[in-house]
Amino acid sequence: MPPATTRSEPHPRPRLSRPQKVAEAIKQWVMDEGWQPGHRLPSETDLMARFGMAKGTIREAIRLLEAQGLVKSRTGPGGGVFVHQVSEDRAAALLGNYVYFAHPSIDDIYQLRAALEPELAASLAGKLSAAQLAHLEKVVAESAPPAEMTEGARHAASLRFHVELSAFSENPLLRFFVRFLAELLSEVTVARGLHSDTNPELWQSGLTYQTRLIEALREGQPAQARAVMEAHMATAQGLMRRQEAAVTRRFLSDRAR
Amino acid sequence: MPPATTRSEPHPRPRLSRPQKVAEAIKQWVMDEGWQPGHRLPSETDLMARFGMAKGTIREAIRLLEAQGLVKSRTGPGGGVFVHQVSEDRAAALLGNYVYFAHPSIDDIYQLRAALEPELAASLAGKLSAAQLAHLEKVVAESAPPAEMTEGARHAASLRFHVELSAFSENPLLRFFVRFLAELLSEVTVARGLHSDTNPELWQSGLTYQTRLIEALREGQPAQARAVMEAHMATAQGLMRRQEAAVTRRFLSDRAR
DNA sequence: CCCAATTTGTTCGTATGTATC
DNA sequence: AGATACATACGAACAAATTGG
Repeated sequence: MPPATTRSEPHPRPRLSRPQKVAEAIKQWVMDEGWQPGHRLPSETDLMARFGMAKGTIREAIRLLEAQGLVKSRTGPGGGVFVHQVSEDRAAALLGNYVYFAHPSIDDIYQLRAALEPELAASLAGKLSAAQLAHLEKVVAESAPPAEMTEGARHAASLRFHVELSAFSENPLLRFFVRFLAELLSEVTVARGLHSDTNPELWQSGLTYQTRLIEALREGQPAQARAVMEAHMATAQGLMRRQEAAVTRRFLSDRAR
Repeated sequence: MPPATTRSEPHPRPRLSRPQKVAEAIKQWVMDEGWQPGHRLPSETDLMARFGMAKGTIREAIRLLEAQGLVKSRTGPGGGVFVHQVSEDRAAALLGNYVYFAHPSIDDIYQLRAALEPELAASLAGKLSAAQLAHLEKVVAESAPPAEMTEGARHAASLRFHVELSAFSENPLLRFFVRFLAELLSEVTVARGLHSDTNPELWQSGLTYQTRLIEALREGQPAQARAVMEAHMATAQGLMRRQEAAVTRRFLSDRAR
């Protein structure tokens, strides 16, 4: 028989605060009713009555949901609290908080990019419109201007190619992860001032890889596209690998609207 | 010259509420000071004085940070608001909110798993201790008991193998993504009741793959481990592909503490 | 066991800001 | 311009939880 204590739970169950309970209840309520982005929740006054709690408590609950990007408030008549689709930017910022403490190395980031970017490239081969391909070529061209660009600007331009490419994927998860990793890599290198000593080779080789990749995408050759991206990743990873492993990072700034 | 309007910002800048401003300021403060998990922030009273705002406003700001998993509050003497490391679970729950609206298909999830799980397997070959290998074998054994298991239980057990395996990775990002995708897949299949018609073949083949994988890991053969996992993923993806593409999902429940 | 101190948690009343009609 | 309907913010008080004496 169990000991004669009153605790029935092995884990003492964190005992949620009232705002936490209300936030969970509202979240569940939204799911149960199947409310979509744009739907207006009851007013604060209504929520006070429904939950039998004071305004402050209700407001704190709404802040909990707001921080997760799930709701948005507007003042004035016709205003209120509205269900809101969690944006990619918001999700990236929240995930960035986790990464801040996980402090991955440059190599850790490239290990994932090397696995995902080639898959992205292969899956897009033959799927892009002429306009989309032209857009990619424009991005490449813009990253190779006269020469008065700073190293950081070139790096940012190169990053942009990967971000724009990911945006064309039909797979929302692949889109999100590839973009997140590219921007994370950029942040990490900038935060440590590593992009200045990644010699121009990286940037130069990146341009030729990107050009060849666009060609493979246009021709509809998945294997070729995958191979080019794999080589691109391997080259970049090799050039970056000189840097030490442990990384201290900054919070991703909240670029969510 | 720019037009003679007063607006200097192209984007009207969402004008942050006071709690949002305070939350951002505290976040920046923590980063600037380099405060680590466990560090105590000033008391609510102190913060009221510092920011010149009312108690309610300060508390709402703290809720914004709490929802992100960045701080934790305790009452009583020695209590207060403490910097808190964002847990994997919390990060997964927050990312789950994004995925809820992105509603990826089963195929979308497998596309990522097929790219990441083999990389995970390869990177762990020859790196696991005897105890870790034994643990994996135990997990496999527990997922193949008499026969009175329900289909759902078998599915959960199979999932557990992938989660436990990911936990051994030194790469925090790979660890997080692989686990997130495995649990997401499980949620999606359960939510749609798809695991009942994924015939026992899947479960049976999974067992043999897992056994062969453990062997490759023990022998220290990355290529072999990668190949086994690739075949495992391809098989599972093929059996799942019969299901339709679009998927409606639930919020990941907050399993964060 | 109780009591006191400390800190977050919660309530209520009131006033202000903002957007719509 | 004014009335209306909302969220936003303030201030004072009280409640609950935790720690230590």
